[in-house]
Amino acid sequence: MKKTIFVFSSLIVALLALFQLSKYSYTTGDLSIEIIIAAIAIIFLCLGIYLNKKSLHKTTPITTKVDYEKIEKLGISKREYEVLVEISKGLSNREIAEKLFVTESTIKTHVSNVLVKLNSKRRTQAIKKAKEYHILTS
Amino acid sequence: MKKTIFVFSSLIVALLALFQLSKYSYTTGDLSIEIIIAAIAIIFLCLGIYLNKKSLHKTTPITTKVDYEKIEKLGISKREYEVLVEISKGLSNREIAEKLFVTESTIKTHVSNVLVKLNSKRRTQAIKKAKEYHILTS
DNA sequence: TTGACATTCATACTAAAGTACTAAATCATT
DNA sequence: AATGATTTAGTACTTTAGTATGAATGTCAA
Repeated sequence: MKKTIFVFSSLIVALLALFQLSKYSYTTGDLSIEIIIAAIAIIFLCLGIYLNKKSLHKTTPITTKVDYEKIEKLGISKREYEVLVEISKGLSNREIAEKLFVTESTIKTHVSNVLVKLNSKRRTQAIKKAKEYHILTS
Repeated sequence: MKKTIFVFSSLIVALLALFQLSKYSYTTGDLSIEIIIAAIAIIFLCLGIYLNKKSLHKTTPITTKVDYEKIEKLGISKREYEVLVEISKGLSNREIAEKLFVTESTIKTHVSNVLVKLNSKRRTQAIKKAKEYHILTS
């Protein structure tokens, strides 16, 4: 909000400056009106893009970020989270084991722990809940 | 892409028209330069907002809609899709069976068919692929 | 250094998921 | 009325997932 006010203020100043410049050039003929108009057009085009980007980011976050605090709150460890990520990619326990260079048995342990911590009965349910908690990017 | 070209073209025309108008007013003094500049500023502000909204919608659709054509393309039937939706909600075969008032055996058949059609080995992989295909809302 | 966790792995088991068929009833379409 | 696709359901089987339990190792802070 502070930034928006700042941007607006500085643009009003810039606009006034251009008005003065246009008046000055009107009398002296140093700068052509076309150039001034073009400059104003470009400035306001950029302003429109900037303002729109701001508002869109606020209403609908485009890049859904991972809520790491929530992961901690749920007591999910670093390794358990790694496993959860691989689960959401559709990998089997064996495939995850190969990817993380551990045995399938270890993965099973991690998966069981994750299921308890996400209060889920199945890995599919865990995926769904993890996305609801913003632990996984959908 | 066609729309973008059209919008750009029409705006270049509008810009040229304004240029001519500014020249006209310069000689006759009917319209003040300030008003013309203000008009240009407003037009390009709106243009910036419009273009940005367009581009953002294209790169990252805010309301992810279901691509029903893709479902057809993949040969997934109505019932199979229903099962797929329930899978993504984290339900087990038995739970899906109860929800859809059929036997678990039937659900297994549907699941198997969906897995083949989505070229997946597991239901978790099917969920991932379905979301990539915009068949399921993430 | 002792305790609390995290990570690893194992065994043994149960439950669920998935495959590969077969087959019958339904339903829309030509 | 015949055809093809859908939906349903079954059996028998293999594979994967998940539980329960115990135990070894490593880490890190109190």
